[in-house]
Amino acid sequence: MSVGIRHDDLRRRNRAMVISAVRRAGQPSRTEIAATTALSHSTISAISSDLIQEGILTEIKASETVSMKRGRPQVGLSLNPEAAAVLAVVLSLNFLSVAVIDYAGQVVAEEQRRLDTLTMSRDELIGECVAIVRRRLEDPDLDVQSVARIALAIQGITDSHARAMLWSPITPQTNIAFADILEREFGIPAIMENDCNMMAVALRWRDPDRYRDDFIAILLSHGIGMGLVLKGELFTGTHSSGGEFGHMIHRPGGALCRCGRRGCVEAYAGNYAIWRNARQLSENAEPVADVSDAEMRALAAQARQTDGPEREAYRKAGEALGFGLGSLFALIDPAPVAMVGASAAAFDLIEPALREAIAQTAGGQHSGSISFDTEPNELPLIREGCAMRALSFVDQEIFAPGIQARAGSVGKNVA
Amino acid sequence: MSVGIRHDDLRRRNRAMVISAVRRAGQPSRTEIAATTALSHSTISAISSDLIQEGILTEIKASETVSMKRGRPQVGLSLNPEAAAVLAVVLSLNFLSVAVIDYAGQVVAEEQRRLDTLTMSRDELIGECVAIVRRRLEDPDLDVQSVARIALAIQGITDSHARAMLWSPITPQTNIAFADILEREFGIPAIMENDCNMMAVALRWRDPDRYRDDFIAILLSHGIGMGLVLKGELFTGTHSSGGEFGHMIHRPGGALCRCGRRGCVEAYAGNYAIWRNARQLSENAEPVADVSDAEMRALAAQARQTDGPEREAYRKAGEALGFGLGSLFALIDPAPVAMVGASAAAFDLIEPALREAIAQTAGGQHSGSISFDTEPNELPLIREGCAMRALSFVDQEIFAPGIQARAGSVGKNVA
DNA sequence: TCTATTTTTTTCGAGCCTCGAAAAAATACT
DNA sequence: AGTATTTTTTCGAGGCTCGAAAAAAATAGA
Repeated sequence: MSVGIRHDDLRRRNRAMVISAVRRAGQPSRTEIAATTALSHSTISAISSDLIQEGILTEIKASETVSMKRGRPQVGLSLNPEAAAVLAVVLSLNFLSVAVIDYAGQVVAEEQRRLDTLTMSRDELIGECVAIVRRRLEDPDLDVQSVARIALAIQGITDSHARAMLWSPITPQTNIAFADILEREFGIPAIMENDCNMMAVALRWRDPDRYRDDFIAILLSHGIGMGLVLKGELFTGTHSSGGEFGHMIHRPGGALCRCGRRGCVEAYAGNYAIWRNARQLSENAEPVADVSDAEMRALAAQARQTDGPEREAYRKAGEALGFGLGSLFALIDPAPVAMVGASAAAFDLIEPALREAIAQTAGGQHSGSISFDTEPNELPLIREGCAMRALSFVDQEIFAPGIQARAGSVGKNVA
Repeated sequence: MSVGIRHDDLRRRNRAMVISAVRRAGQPSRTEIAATTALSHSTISAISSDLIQEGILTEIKASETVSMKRGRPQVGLSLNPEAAAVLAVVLSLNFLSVAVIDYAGQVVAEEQRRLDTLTMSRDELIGECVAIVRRRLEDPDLDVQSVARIALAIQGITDSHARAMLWSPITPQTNIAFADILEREFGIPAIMENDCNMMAVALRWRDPDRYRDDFIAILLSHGIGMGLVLKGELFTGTHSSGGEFGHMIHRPGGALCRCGRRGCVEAYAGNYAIWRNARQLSENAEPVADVSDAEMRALAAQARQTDGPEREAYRKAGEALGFGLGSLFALIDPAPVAMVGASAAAFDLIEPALREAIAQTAGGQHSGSISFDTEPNELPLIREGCAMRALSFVDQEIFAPGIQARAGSVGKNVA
């Protein structure tokens, strides 16, 4: 049951408000913050002076701003990059990357590695993740003290508490509690997130005008993933990261899916499915482990050139995605969609059949208003989402409570 | 963007907390409220004495409780039934009902009417609703002053702001802003809700142990509806009431649905679909307008007796519901399900195929833990949900802000 | 150059709110 | 009747936000 609001919560919440206003706006003045938060100028003044004293915010040099206006010039506030740092780790098929991001959101260091995730043992997989994090933390340029959070995104299903990977297509291993492992290893709070959810988080930061309260990010890749934001909140399942759009049923008893079941959307629209149909193999043919981006590009080129099995394969993919989206729209109503991933570059081949299918569904009522955007490069998006998630945690959970709340009641405000 | 918390919000929220604790617990003592809200005894004491003085809560006579314990006996607090009243109006196929409910949740008056909703004009439909409400409000036994809210539930799609019916199977009319109409007519705040959503709200109140944070209520009736609670919140679409489970696509291009499209779950599992399949009509046959409960019972009886087309019809219904639920579970993960409505009495015929279908889907991973409950009578549930929704509004929007906030700053607390 | 004007930011006192401790109240036990 | 126990109220302290006024810092104009 929800809990009453205590008096100290008030300050904490309003501090969080101010911090997130600065994170969103970049360099807002105190007056602007007062306007967006609807708090009084006095309150904003008090809170921001605390935050500056604690080294969380900094004032922008007056000389850097040209006012052009009469009156006392506004002083911009910005996040102090040195206030903290976070690590964003992204684990996907045969690929592991880590980035160190400062409190202002800038990447200050990164490292990438190719792995053979499909054949690695459980311990090897964990070992690689731990090792890549350790190497970053041991970087002499980095003040390890300030690393406040590690966020790890993985292609696959995670649990709803953001602690563990439950299942993933990139490895036969299951139930790896990456968050707990990293936390134990380094003593830094860690979370484990689903890659598509992080894409959605990133899209919201990148283009808040288009991706605000309700939108869908679909990853078109070897498999099909989805990140969903509803009413401004990231949607997750009751037990897991949820939103397994790729495993909604398109045709009961239909094509064989990588997950072992039949008729999933992914079994028609995943790269392996497009490849399988383009090669005119049986729907029962075992899904191949990987199709290279180059090969997919060749398929798409061929499909654009002649009306052969390649074009039909993309048509089937569009149909599956369309009926899947139609069913999804029946539940949540239509919302803007971002198509992300290499196959988003072939969206021209997918879109006609997709729209035709949607038009045959309940969601198709507003099919005119449904708009698609494409973004072929998922990796930067996932990393960005990870970073923002970790930074938001630092904002809300570490800096918003304030020194006194964090340290118990060791000392009052610095005089 | 979210707004900062002001000082007066604090009291409002904590008052709301206390009121809802009393509504949930029935007759909690101040000590119990302090425990569930995590507020201090002093705060609870102050707030509850205000609420009693304002006539929102009442103390229970000490003589009515047997303490058996040492120490000062607890004094139970309860909602004052006379603090307010609400109207719950339910409009379904050929049927209109209204109930007057006091602030403590007891039905104090009701009226029901048979109508021919399918053939009525727009004005007739509106007129009947207005008239039935007017008759209740003109009841001399009722203190009209105290009617604080009207909640109207309809079988069909409503908009996400709870103002209007957008589309309904019970009438050819569309876009009727019932909430605005009633509000204008009687000067009482009104809301328009989806019937299945109200079922879900009611289930949560009836059995909070089973239906707490995540669950699904499915209406098996002429059509198929769903109410969904996720993370303790009623799920709605981005534009409409959403959750149109019945119009998720079961088989692309499949059986003709009442909505005019093809392959919807409802086109296999709605009463008209079961009837159509049992009569061995074509899947393209126009859905009949209504099948009587008696006729459905006869079909079910026949299906139980011999393995003929009737049994096959129920099997197909189960399969459609199963694959639909499977797709839903792919998105939200499994959750307890309540099957509501007359056809829930035939769930024994539906369940085997349903479970078999779910097992073939991504949601089937935990298929053992998926449990179904049946409740054949939807009407009381819908009315109960309506009433609770209206009462919650009174709690949160009228009583929580308090007299001074409501009346501007006309007077301070009564001395 | 100096003064008036404008806008931003800080300061200060007032008014609430919650909290903890202690007191008061109301019952059962001995 | 007196004591122990539990619930509820009272009271002062400490925080927080707010509005008004003051201070600060620039531009515009004379």
